[in-house]
Amino acid sequence: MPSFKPIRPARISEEVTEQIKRSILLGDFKAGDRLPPERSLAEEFQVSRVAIRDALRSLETSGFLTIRQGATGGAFVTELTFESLNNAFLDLFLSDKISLPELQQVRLVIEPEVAALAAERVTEAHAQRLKEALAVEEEPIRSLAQDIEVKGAVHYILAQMCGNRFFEAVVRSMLRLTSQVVAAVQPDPRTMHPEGLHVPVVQAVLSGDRRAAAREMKKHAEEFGRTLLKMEKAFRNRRR
Amino acid sequence: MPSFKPIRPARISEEVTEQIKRSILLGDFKAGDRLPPERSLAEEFQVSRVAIRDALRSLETSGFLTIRQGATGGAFVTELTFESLNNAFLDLFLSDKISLPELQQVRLVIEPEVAALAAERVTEAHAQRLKEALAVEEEPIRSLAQDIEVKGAVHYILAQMCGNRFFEAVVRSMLRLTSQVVAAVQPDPRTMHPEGLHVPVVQAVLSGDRRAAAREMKKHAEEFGRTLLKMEKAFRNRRR
DNA sequence: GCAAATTATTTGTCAAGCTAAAATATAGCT
DNA sequence: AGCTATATTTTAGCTTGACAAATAATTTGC
Repeated sequence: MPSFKPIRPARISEEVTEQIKRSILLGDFKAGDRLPPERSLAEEFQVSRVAIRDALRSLETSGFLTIRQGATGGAFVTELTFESLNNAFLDLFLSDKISLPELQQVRLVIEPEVAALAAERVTEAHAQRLKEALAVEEEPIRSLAQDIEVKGAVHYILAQMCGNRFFEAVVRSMLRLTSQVVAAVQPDPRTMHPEGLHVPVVQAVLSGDRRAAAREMKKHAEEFGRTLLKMEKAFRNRRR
Repeated sequence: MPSFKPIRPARISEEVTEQIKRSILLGDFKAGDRLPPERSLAEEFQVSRVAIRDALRSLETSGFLTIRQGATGGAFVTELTFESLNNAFLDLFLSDKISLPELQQVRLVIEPEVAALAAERVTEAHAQRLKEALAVEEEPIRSLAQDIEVKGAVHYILAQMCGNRFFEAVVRSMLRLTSQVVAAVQPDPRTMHPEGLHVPVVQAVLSGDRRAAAREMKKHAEEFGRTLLKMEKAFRNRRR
């Protein structure tokens, strides 16, 4: 019985890509390590530099490598981050493959759970950060961009607290998308800034009551969702 | 006041990438359209073919293009799919950036909601597919690979039914990850095959009762989660 | 009319060299 | 000695020009 291998990697560069990728996943190269220079790799793989470059470029766009020019440059293995997930997300949204209502549906399920988990794992340091974030929200608004950032902070901190990196990634992606929509639509700051927006949520989380935290976050998410959905049409029509 | 543009795209190829990407997102090229051949692009952008190729390769790995060789070949714009999300996911898992317990936590939140949504949107055609899937589950097991596929079917159908493409994508990603774990660990088929595994879930969904659907799915997910977590250690130690 | 051979078009790959970036070593000056 | 400018080294980025390979359309031969 033969092995029936090839089929897909008709391209040499893909074969190279997969070998390097496997090598990284198996731990032959760890985060921070530098791959041999292109020319050495070309020699080792017995292919041209172009094929190597294609492979490295591909691995760079999927987040496994960062490539730097210069004397101490080269292809460095990077700790894989959720950035690629994030980007995939943003692209899908920009191509209308995910809609704001769908996103809102997701948020409504995930954010309360995140708040609940955060309530279970709150520490003194976390509490401090949350209180600071609330304090900053009370300061006068300087610019829309800054306002967006400030408003996201609580969600961001809770996501970090929840201890689930997937949830954290999703929340971050959604924050980024939301920012983009808000920044594009440029709404009246006051509709975006009810006083004490996040106070009940934070209080519930700090009390350590997971049910209360989930309840308050759900309320908040529903409210903000209504605001956001109003912006959708404006956003879709904009198209710079 | 100057515009302060460049900063990031130090590379020509990235500049090309971004221009083409923007062009696609703005709808200048629609799914199915073919970009001009590399040589024409090179002329138009006034750069070499290699720079163009680097850009096209990058866009291919992020899922915007598929490139085919030959007379009617070229770089074709593709409808962006959730495949890239899927891949990002798998990579994160393989690099230990997401753990099985975390995944299980996510599943426990998402799958019940998916079932609930499915219950609200069930149609005759859906009902038919679900019943077929249940029937297939009752047939004798032929191979592990096939068993995995059969067991995933119900989840897959529900995900399609739920009408939220993000949820669908997440469920699909998790199915794929689960398959990989199960396939690697090669557990005893009988532990994987309690009779009528999905019957209560499907019944609840078909009854149109969203609360019942969510409840049954949660029960099922918790049960399967226990099985899966038992496999985790075996999976992490395997490392082919 | 059909099959085989040819041609055209396009990406894939190669080779060799030059440019640009970035760190390091060296030289020259005060 | 200490600083600054210059040169060197190492690396990826880019260019050019050529050929290979895949694929479809066209022509040729029968």
